[in-house]
Amino acid sequence: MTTSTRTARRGRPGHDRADVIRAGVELFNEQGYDATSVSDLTGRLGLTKSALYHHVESKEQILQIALEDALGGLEKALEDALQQPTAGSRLTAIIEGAVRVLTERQPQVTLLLRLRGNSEIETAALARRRRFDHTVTGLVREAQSEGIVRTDLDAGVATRLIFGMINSVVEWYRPDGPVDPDLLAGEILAVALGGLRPRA
Amino acid sequence: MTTSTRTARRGRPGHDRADVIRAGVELFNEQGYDATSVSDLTGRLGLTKSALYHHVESKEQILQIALEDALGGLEKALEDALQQPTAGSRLTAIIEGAVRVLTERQPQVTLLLRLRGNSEIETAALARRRRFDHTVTGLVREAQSEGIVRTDLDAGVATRLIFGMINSVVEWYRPDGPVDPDLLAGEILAVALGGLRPRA
DNA sequence: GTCTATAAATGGATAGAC
DNA sequence: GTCTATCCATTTATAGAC
Repeated sequence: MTTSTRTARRGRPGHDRADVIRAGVELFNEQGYDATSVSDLTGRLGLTKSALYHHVESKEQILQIALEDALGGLEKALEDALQQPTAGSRLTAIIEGAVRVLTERQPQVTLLLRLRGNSEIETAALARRRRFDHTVTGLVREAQSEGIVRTDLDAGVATRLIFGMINSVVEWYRPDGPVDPDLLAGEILAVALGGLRPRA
Repeated sequence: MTTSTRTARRGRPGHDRADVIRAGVELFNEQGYDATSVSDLTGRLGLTKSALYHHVESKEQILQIALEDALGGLEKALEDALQQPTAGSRLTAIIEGAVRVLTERQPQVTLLLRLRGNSEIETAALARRRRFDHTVTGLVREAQSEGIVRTDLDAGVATRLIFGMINSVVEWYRPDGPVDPDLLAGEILAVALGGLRPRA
């Protein structure tokens, strides 16, 4: 998925970088990045700190790689959505696309959404996220001027509410759970555009 | 608001417990609870660690007091909503009530929503929050069976989506910002029930 | 690829004087 | 109510052997 050599080392006991990153992201999501020590991580993996530092340069590098994965996915989804011909289809595409990225890369996106900006890496990621949000707000504003979205609501507020709904998915969605991701994308689109009230 | 003696000590330079808690909650929200050291907090307040520990027993006590404030407010709002006579008015009341608590106690609720369960205090607060969510899900299910809410959606998923939208308010709402809290409650209710699409 | 051992700094918290 | 000084556990990270 990320960069490591994809030769499945059968029978070999050793870990590789991908293992470390996977476990790290998992643990960061369970406990929070700052509450997770490198010892916690080595404990889960069953190796020592020195062995871990043989695979990654720092604890923060694990975060950085995950954030790149999350932001890359979201930016790609936005790029694709912008190819759509109409304001309505662009809006629909970015909502569906964002839900898809959120479910497919749930652990990485979760980290992104919980950032506080406590380091240069975090502030850089937050800046990219703001750029994404800003472009999406443009799509919503565009949809408003075409009469597709209600205008009694500021475009920024509308975007934040919709993405509040979308982003909250990372807090409860589980890939092996009962909720189908494709179905979920449709449900979120329906609730975002039509609300909870039954169709008239 | 919390417990401290409310005699405004004019002219006196010293801090009191309320100051410490206010500054602590503020800093926890900026940096995250775990990323915030007691030194960070004393630095902001302009006193030493010993002086700070004269006002509070521990770093975690600050968190605990804030969480009690947040949960108390939400539970009170739910209790009030349950007094309403119809399923529709109960659902409306808890949505409006939750938005009101979120805007009035934004810092405290923000802490609650970011908990990971890293201590007994955190897991206890998360249990209370789950109890709240569960009761609200009951209200949504009730509204579904009365035809007020669409039934092509699991009640749990619907609740999570709506509260995802509501809860996201803590991430951007500022009491001194341009968004009026009462207006916001109405907008969220309108989008939650009717969606982004303009009224037909 | 993993280990033992350790460095150097920072974490939360306390003792006791003023 | 605040201070200086300090304790001790834990933190991220490194050196160097196997």
